Amino acid sequence: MDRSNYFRQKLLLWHHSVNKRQLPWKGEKDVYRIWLSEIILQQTRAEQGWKYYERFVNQYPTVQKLAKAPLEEVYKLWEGLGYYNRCRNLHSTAQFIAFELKGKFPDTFETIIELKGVGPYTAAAIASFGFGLPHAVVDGNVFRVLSRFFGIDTPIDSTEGKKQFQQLANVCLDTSDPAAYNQAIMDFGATVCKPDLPDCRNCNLKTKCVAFEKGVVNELPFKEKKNKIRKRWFRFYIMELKGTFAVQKRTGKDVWGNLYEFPNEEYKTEKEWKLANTSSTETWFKSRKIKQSFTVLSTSKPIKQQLSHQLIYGNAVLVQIKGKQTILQDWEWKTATQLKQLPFPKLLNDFLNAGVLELFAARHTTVKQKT
DNA sequence: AAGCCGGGGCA
DNA sequence: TGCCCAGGCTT
Repeated sequence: MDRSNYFRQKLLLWHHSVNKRQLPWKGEKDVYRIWLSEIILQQTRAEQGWKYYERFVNQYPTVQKLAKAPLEEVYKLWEGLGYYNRCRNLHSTAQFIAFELKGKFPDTFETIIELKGVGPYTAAAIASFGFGLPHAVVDGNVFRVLSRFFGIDTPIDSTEGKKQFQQLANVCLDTSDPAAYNQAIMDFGATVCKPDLPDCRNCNLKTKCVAFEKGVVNELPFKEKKNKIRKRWFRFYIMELKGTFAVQKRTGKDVWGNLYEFPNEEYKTEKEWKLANTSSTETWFKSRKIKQSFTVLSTSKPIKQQLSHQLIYGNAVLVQIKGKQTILQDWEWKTATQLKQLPFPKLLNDFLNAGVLELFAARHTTVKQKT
Protein backbone atom coordinates (compact mmCIF):
# COMPACT_ATOMS: atom_id res chain seq x y z
CA MET A 1 0.00 0.00 0.00
CA ASP A 2 1.12 3.49 -0.76
CA ARG A 3 2.51 5.22 2.31
CA SER A 4 0.17 8.18 2.02
CA ASN A 5 -2.84 5.87 1.80
CA TYR A 6 -1.64 4.04 4.87
CA PHE A 7 -1.20 7.35 6.66
CA ARG A 8 -4.71 8.52 5.78
CA GLN A 9 -6.37 5.29 6.82
CA LYS A 10 -4.54 5.00 10.11
CA LEU A 11 -5.08 8.65 10.91
CA LEU A 12 -8.82 8.43 10.30
CA LEU A 13 -8.98 5.21 12.27
CA TRP A 14 -7.34 6.99 15.19
CA HIS A 15 -9.74 9.90 14.83
CA HIS A 16 -12.78 7.62 14.94
CA SER A 17 -11.63 5.58 17.90
CA VAL A 18 -10.00 8.10 20.18
CA ASN A 19 -11.77 10.73 22.16
CA LYS A 20 -10.85 13.89 20.36
CA ARG A 21 -10.33 17.30 21.81
CA GLN A 22 -13.57 18.97 22.74
CA LEU A 23 -13.39 22.55 21.53
CA PRO A 24 -16.21 25.08 21.23
CA TRP A 25 -15.76 25.68 17.49
CA LYS A 26 -15.70 22.00 16.56
CA GLY A 27 -18.45 20.93 14.21
CA GLU A 28 -19.44 24.56 13.80
CA LYS A 29 -21.49 25.17 10.65
CA ASP A 30 -21.71 28.96 10.78
CA VAL A 31 -18.93 30.16 8.47
CA TYR A 32 -18.66 33.42 10.36
CA ARG A 33 -17.82 31.54 13.52
CA ILE A 34 -15.44 29.23 11.69
CA TRP A 35 -13.59 32.21 10.27
CA LEU A 36 -13.58 33.95 13.67
CA SER A 37 -12.15 30.91 15.42
CA GLU A 38 -9.44 30.43 12.81
CA ILE A 39 -8.25 34.02 13.07
CA ILE A 40 -8.13 33.77 16.85
CA LEU A 41 -6.24 30.49 16.68
CA GLN A 42 -3.44 31.72 14.43
CA GLN A 43 -0.21 31.11 16.35
CA THR A 44 -2.34 30.65 19.41
CA ARG A 45 -2.92 27.55 21.48
CA ALA A 46 -6.48 26.28 21.41
CA GLU A 47 -6.74 26.52 25.19
CA GLN A 48 -5.59 30.12 25.10
CA GLY A 49 -7.97 31.13 22.32
CA TRP A 50 -10.96 29.41 23.87
CA LYS A 51 -12.16 32.18 26.18
CA TYR A 52 -11.57 34.83 23.52
CA TYR A 53 -13.71 32.87 21.08
CA GLU A 54 -16.50 32.65 23.64
CA ARG A 55 -16.26 36.37 24.31
CA PHE A 56 -16.41 37.30 20.64
CA VAL A 57 -19.29 34.97 19.87
CA ASN A 58 -21.26 36.34 22.80
CA GLN A 59 -20.57 39.97 22.02
CA TYR A 60 -20.74 39.66 18.24
CA PRO A 61 -23.04 36.76 17.32
CA THR A 62 -23.08 37.78 13.67
CA VAL A 63 -20.65 39.29 11.22
CA GLN A 64 -22.94 42.33 11.06
CA LYS A 65 -22.59 42.90 14.79
CA LEU A 66 -18.81 42.68 14.54
CA ALA A 67 -18.78 44.97 11.52
CA LYS A 68 -20.80 47.64 13.30
CA ALA A 69 -18.76 47.56 16.49
CA PRO A 70 -16.27 50.37 17.11
CA LEU A 71 -12.72 49.23 16.36
CA GLU A 72 -11.62 50.33 19.81
CA GLU A 73 -14.18 48.06 21.43
CA VAL A 74 -13.02 45.09 19.37
CA TYR A 75 -9.43 45.75 20.35
CA LYS A 76 -10.41 45.77 24.00
CA LEU A 77 -11.96 42.35 23.56
CA TRP A 78 -8.80 41.18 21.80
CA GLU A 79 -6.54 42.63 24.51
CA GLY A 80 -3.97 40.12 25.74
CA LEU A 81 -4.23 37.81 22.77
CA GLY A 82 -1.33 39.32 20.88
CA TYR A 83 -0.53 39.82 17.19
CA TYR A 84 -2.86 42.77 17.19
CA ASN A 85 -2.91 43.23 13.44
CA ARG A 86 -5.12 40.14 13.41
CA CYS A 87 -7.70 42.21 15.25
CA ARG A 88 -7.57 45.07 12.78
CA ASN A 89 -7.88 42.67 9.87
CA LEU A 90 -10.71 40.85 11.62
CA HIS A 91 -12.74 44.01 11.94
CA SER A 92 -11.89 45.19 8.45
CA THR A 93 -12.86 41.87 6.91
CA ALA A 94 -16.08 41.77 8.91
CA GLN A 95 -17.02 45.12 7.40
CA PHE A 96 -16.11 43.92 3.94
CA ILE A 97 -18.28 40.83 4.28
CA ALA A 98 -21.18 42.57 5.98
CA PHE A 99 -21.32 45.68 3.83
CA GLU A 100 -19.66 44.88 0.50
CA LEU A 101 -20.73 41.24 0.21
CA LYS A 102 -24.01 41.84 2.01
CA GLY A 103 -23.23 39.21 4.58
CA LYS A 104 -22.50 36.41 2.14
CA PHE A 105 -19.22 34.75 3.05
CA PRO A 106 -16.95 33.89 0.09
CA ASP A 107 -17.36 30.20 -0.72
CA THR A 108 -14.32 29.27 -2.77
CA PHE A 109 -10.70 28.86 -1.70
CA GLU A 110 -9.58 31.48 -4.18
CA THR A 111 -12.00 34.11 -2.89
CA ILE A 112 -11.55 33.19 0.77
CA ILE A 113 -7.77 33.62 0.65
CA GLU A 114 -8.24 37.12 -0.72
CA LEU A 115 -9.67 38.23 2.61
CA LYS A 116 -7.37 40.29 4.83
CA GLY A 117 -5.71 38.21 7.49
CA VAL A 118 -6.46 34.97 5.67
CA GLY A 119 -3.52 33.00 4.32
CA PRO A 120 -3.10 29.48 2.97
CA TYR A 121 -3.81 27.75 6.27
CA THR A 122 -6.89 29.74 7.22
CA ALA A 123 -8.32 29.61 3.71
CA ALA A 124 -8.00 25.84 3.64
CA ALA A 125 -9.56 25.58 7.09
CA ILE A 126 -12.55 27.72 6.17
CA ALA A 127 -12.97 26.05 2.78
CA SER A 128 -12.98 22.57 4.30
CA PHE A 129 -14.81 23.19 7.57
CA GLY A 130 -17.26 25.66 6.14
CA PHE A 131 -17.92 24.34 2.66
CA GLY A 132 -16.52 20.80 2.57
CA LEU A 133 -14.04 21.75 -0.11
CA PRO A 134 -10.96 19.55 -0.68
CA HIS A 135 -8.17 21.75 0.66
CA ALA A 136 -5.62 20.37 3.11
CA VAL A 137 -4.61 22.55 6.03
CA VAL A 138 -0.93 23.00 6.77
CA ASP A 139 -0.31 24.39 10.22
CA GLY A 140 2.32 23.70 12.86
CA ASN A 141 0.71 20.37 13.66
CA VAL A 142 0.70 19.26 10.05
CA PHE A 143 4.33 20.21 9.49
CA ARG A 144 5.27 18.15 12.50
CA VAL A 145 3.15 15.08 11.77
CA LEU A 146 4.05 14.86 8.09
CA SER A 147 7.75 15.60 8.55
CA ARG A 148 8.01 12.82 11.11
CA PHE A 149 5.86 10.17 9.48
CA PHE A 150 7.36 10.65 6.03
CA GLY A 151 10.82 11.48 7.33
CA ILE A 152 11.16 14.80 5.55
CA ASP A 153 13.85 17.17 6.76
CA THR A 154 13.27 20.01 4.34
CA PRO A 155 13.23 23.19 6.46
CA ILE A 156 9.62 24.08 7.18
CA ASP A 157 10.54 27.75 7.31
CA SER A 158 11.75 27.76 3.72
CA THR A 159 9.72 28.43 0.60
CA GLU A 160 10.62 25.02 -0.74
CA GLY A 161 9.54 23.34 2.49
CA LYS A 162 6.19 25.07 2.57
CA LYS A 163 5.52 24.07 -1.01
CA GLN A 164 6.60 20.49 -0.44
CA PHE A 165 4.51 19.98 2.67
CA GLN A 166 1.46 21.60 1.11
CA GLN A 167 1.69 19.20 -1.82
CA LEU A 168 2.14 16.21 0.44
CA ALA A 169 -0.78 17.35 2.58
CA ASN A 170 -2.98 17.54 -0.51
CA VAL A 171 -1.97 13.99 -1.46
CA CYS A 172 -2.81 12.70 1.99
CA LEU A 173 -6.11 14.56 2.18
CA ASP A 174 -9.26 12.46 2.35
CA THR A 175 -11.24 14.12 -0.43
CA SER A 176 -14.42 12.32 0.58
CA ASP A 177 -14.45 14.23 3.88
CA PRO A 178 -11.84 16.99 3.92
CA ALA A 179 -13.18 18.56 7.11
CA ALA A 180 -12.87 15.38 9.15
CA TYR A 181 -9.40 14.69 7.78
CA ASN A 182 -8.17 18.19 8.56
CA GLN A 183 -9.63 17.95 12.02
CA ALA A 184 -8.00 14.57 12.51
CA ILE A 185 -4.46 15.55 11.57
CA MET A 186 -4.49 18.64 13.76
CA ASP A 187 -5.91 16.76 16.74
CA PHE A 188 -3.36 14.03 16.21
CA GLY A 189 -0.52 16.53 16.14
CA ALA A 190 -1.81 18.26 19.25
CA THR A 191 -2.39 15.18 21.38
CA VAL A 192 -0.12 12.38 20.12
CA CYS A 193 2.57 13.67 17.77
CA LYS A 194 3.34 16.57 20.11
CA PRO A 195 6.37 18.88 19.90
CA ASP A 196 7.73 17.78 23.26
CA LEU A 197 7.51 14.22 24.50
CA PRO A 198 5.48 12.78 21.64
CA ASP A 199 3.43 9.76 22.67
CA CYS A 200 5.05 7.34 20.23
CA ARG A 201 4.34 4.40 22.51
CA ASN A 202 0.61 4.71 21.95
CA CYS A 203 0.81 5.85 18.34
CA ASN A 204 -0.96 3.54 15.91
CA LEU A 205 1.04 4.95 13.00
CA LYS A 206 4.47 4.22 14.42
CA THR A 207 5.10 1.00 12.49
CA LYS A 208 5.43 3.01 9.29
CA CYS A 209 6.68 6.26 10.80
CA VAL A 210 10.07 7.00 9.26
CA ALA A 211 11.21 9.23 12.10
CA PHE A 212 10.26 6.58 14.63
CA GLU A 213 12.10 3.87 12.72
CA LYS A 214 15.22 6.02 12.45
CA GLY A 215 14.97 7.37 15.95
CA VAL A 216 14.87 11.00 14.81
CA VAL A 217 11.43 11.96 16.05
CA ASN A 218 12.87 14.71 18.18
CA GLU A 219 14.89 16.11 15.27
CA LEU A 220 11.81 16.80 13.17
CA PRO A 221 10.40 19.05 11.92
CA PHE A 222 13.57 20.87 10.92
CA LYS A 223 13.89 24.62 11.05
CA GLU A 224 16.85 26.49 9.65
CA LYS A 225 16.29 29.96 11.01
CA LYS A 226 17.00 30.82 14.60
CA ASN A 227 14.93 33.25 16.53
CA LYS A 228 16.73 36.44 17.50
CA ILE A 229 15.54 38.24 20.56
CA ARG A 230 15.96 41.99 20.75
CA LYS A 231 16.26 43.63 24.14
CA ARG A 232 14.50 46.92 24.76
CA TRP A 233 14.27 49.30 27.68
CA PHE A 234 11.39 51.68 28.35
CA ARG A 235 10.64 54.28 30.97
CA PHE A 236 6.94 55.03 31.08
CA TYR A 237 5.54 58.20 32.56
CA ILE A 238 2.20 57.72 34.24
CA MET A 239 1.13 61.30 34.60
CA GLU A 240 -1.88 62.44 36.54
CA LEU A 241 -3.51 65.84 36.22
CA LYS A 242 -6.68 66.50 38.15
CA GLY A 243 -7.87 62.93 38.06
CA THR A 244 -6.95 62.31 34.43
CA PHE A 245 -4.05 60.38 32.97
CA ALA A 246 -2.04 60.94 29.82
CA VAL A 247 -2.14 58.17 27.24
CA GLN A 248 -1.37 57.89 23.56
CA LYS A 249 -2.11 55.36 20.88
CA ARG A 250 0.88 53.46 19.53
CA THR A 251 1.16 53.88 15.80
CA GLY A 252 3.46 52.40 13.23
CA LYS A 253 4.54 48.85 12.68
CA ASP A 254 6.29 48.35 15.95
CA VAL A 255 5.09 45.99 18.63
CA TRP A 256 1.68 46.71 20.20
CA GLY A 257 0.39 48.68 17.22
CA ASN A 258 -2.93 50.43 17.85
CA LEU A 259 -2.83 49.72 21.54
CA TYR A 260 -2.61 52.52 24.07
CA GLU A 261 0.42 53.33 26.14
CA PHE A 262 1.71 55.89 28.57
CA PRO A 263 4.10 58.47 27.15
CA ASN A 264 7.56 57.05 27.41
CA GLU A 265 11.22 57.16 26.60
CA GLU A 266 12.97 54.22 25.02
CA TYR A 267 16.65 53.76 25.80
CA LYS A 268 19.22 52.18 23.54
CA THR A 269 21.16 50.50 26.30
CA GLU A 270 20.42 48.99 29.66
CA LYS A 271 22.94 51.32 31.19
CA GLU A 272 21.22 54.50 30.04
CA TRP A 273 17.91 53.15 31.19
CA LYS A 274 19.18 52.31 34.64
CA LEU A 275 20.85 55.67 35.04
CA ALA A 276 17.63 57.54 34.37
CA ASN A 277 16.41 59.41 37.44
CA THR A 278 14.46 62.48 38.48
CA SER A 279 16.71 64.79 36.53
CA SER A 280 16.10 62.60 33.49
CA THR A 281 12.43 63.16 34.05
CA GLU A 282 12.95 66.91 34.16
CA THR A 283 14.91 66.75 30.93
CA TRP A 284 12.21 64.66 29.33
CA PHE A 285 9.51 67.14 30.39
CA LYS A 286 11.53 70.08 29.12
CA SER A 287 12.21 68.46 25.78
CA ARG A 288 8.46 68.15 25.38
CA LYS A 289 7.95 71.77 26.37
CA ILE A 290 5.91 71.01 29.41
CA LYS A 291 5.96 74.10 31.54
CA GLN A 292 3.75 73.00 34.37
CA SER A 293 5.36 71.97 37.60
CA PHE A 294 5.20 68.40 38.67
CA THR A 295 6.07 66.03 41.44
CA VAL A 296 7.59 62.60 41.00
CA LEU A 297 5.68 60.41 43.43
CA SER A 298 7.63 57.24 42.88
CA THR A 299 9.44 55.06 40.40
CA SER A 300 8.32 51.50 40.05
CA LYS A 301 10.55 48.51 40.03
CA PRO A 302 11.28 47.26 36.53
CA ILE A 303 8.88 44.82 34.97
CA LYS A 304 10.12 42.36 32.38
CA GLN A 305 8.06 40.95 29.57
CA GLN A 306 9.28 38.14 27.40
CA LEU A 307 7.86 38.13 23.90
CA SER A 308 8.78 35.60 21.26
CA HIS A 309 11.02 38.09 19.48
CA GLN A 310 11.72 40.77 22.06
CA LEU A 311 12.65 41.00 25.71
CA ILE A 312 11.21 44.19 27.06
CA TYR A 313 12.09 45.88 30.31
CA GLY A 314 10.02 48.75 31.58
CA ASN A 315 9.58 50.80 34.66
CA ALA A 316 7.00 53.44 35.43
CA VAL A 317 7.51 56.89 36.85
CA LEU A 318 4.47 58.19 38.65
CA VAL A 319 4.13 61.89 38.17
CA GLN A 320 1.60 64.34 39.48
CA ILE A 321 1.23 67.45 37.37
CA LYS A 322 0.02 70.68 38.90
CA GLY A 323 -1.74 73.67 37.50
CA LYS A 324 -4.37 74.09 34.82
CA GLN A 325 -5.64 71.48 32.45
CA THR A 326 -4.04 72.43 29.19
CA ILE A 327 -3.39 70.61 26.00
CA LEU A 328 -0.09 68.84 26.28
CA GLN A 329 1.48 67.18 23.25
CA ASP A 330 -0.75 64.77 21.42
CA TRP A 331 -1.69 63.07 24.59
CA GLU A 332 -5.20 62.16 25.51
CA TRP A 333 -6.23 62.71 29.10
CA LYS A 334 -8.44 59.94 30.43
CA THR A 335 -10.09 59.31 33.74
CA ALA A 336 -9.41 56.09 35.58
CA THR A 337 -12.78 54.80 34.40
CA GLN A 338 -11.99 55.64 30.80
CA LEU A 339 -8.60 53.95 31.06
CA LYS A 340 -10.29 50.68 31.83
CA GLN A 341 -12.02 50.82 28.46
CA LEU A 342 -8.79 51.12 26.50
CA PRO A 343 -6.66 48.25 25.23
CA PHE A 344 -3.19 48.17 26.75
CA PRO A 345 -0.20 45.87 26.34
CA LYS A 346 0.18 43.33 29.09
CA LEU A 347 3.25 45.11 30.40
CA LEU A 348 1.26 48.26 31.06
CA ASN A 349 -1.69 46.40 32.47
CA ASP A 350 0.74 44.91 34.93
CA PHE A 351 1.46 48.42 36.18
CA LEU A 352 -2.20 49.32 36.31
CA ASN A 353 -3.09 46.13 38.11
CA ALA A 354 -0.35 46.83 40.64
CA GLY A 355 -2.46 49.66 42.02
CA VAL A 356 -0.97 52.69 40.32
CA LEU A 357 -4.27 54.50 39.87
CA GLU A 358 -5.28 53.79 43.43
CA LEU A 359 -2.07 55.37 44.58
CA PHE A 360 -2.99 58.62 42.90
CA ALA A 361 -6.52 58.45 44.28
CA ALA A 362 -5.21 57.90 47.78
CA ARG A 363 -2.93 60.88 47.45
CA HIS A 364 -5.81 63.12 46.50
CA THR A 365 -7.70 61.98 49.55
CA THR A 366 -4.73 62.74 51.73
CA VAL A 367 -4.27 66.19 50.25
CA LYS A 368 -7.91 67.05 50.78
CA GLN A 369 -7.75 65.94 54.36
CA LYS A 370 -4.83 68.24 54.99
CA THR A 371 -6.40 71.29 53.44
C1' DA B 1 13.55 35.40 1.08
C1' DA B 2 13.80 37.49 5.38
C1' DG B 3 12.00 40.05 9.20
C1' DC B 4 8.44 41.16 12.17
C1' DC B 5 4.27 40.72 14.98
C1' DG B 6 2.32 38.83 21.58
C1' DG B 7 1.47 36.15 25.07
C1' DG B 8 1.21 31.78 27.46
C1' DG B 9 2.64 26.96 28.45
C1' DC B 10 5.97 23.56 28.85
C1' DA B 11 10.34 20.92 29.67
C1' DT C 1 15.79 29.90 28.85
C1' DG C 2 14.32 28.18 24.39
C1' DC C 3 10.77 26.38 21.65
C1' DC C 4 6.11 26.05 20.15
C1' DC C 5 1.39 27.29 19.36
C1' DA C 6 -5.05 25.64 14.50
C1' DG C 7 0.09 32.03 10.52
C1' DG C 8 0.11 36.20 7.84
C1' DC C 9 1.89 40.59 6.28
C1' DT C 10 5.49 43.76 4.85
C1' DT C 11 9.74 44.92 2.80
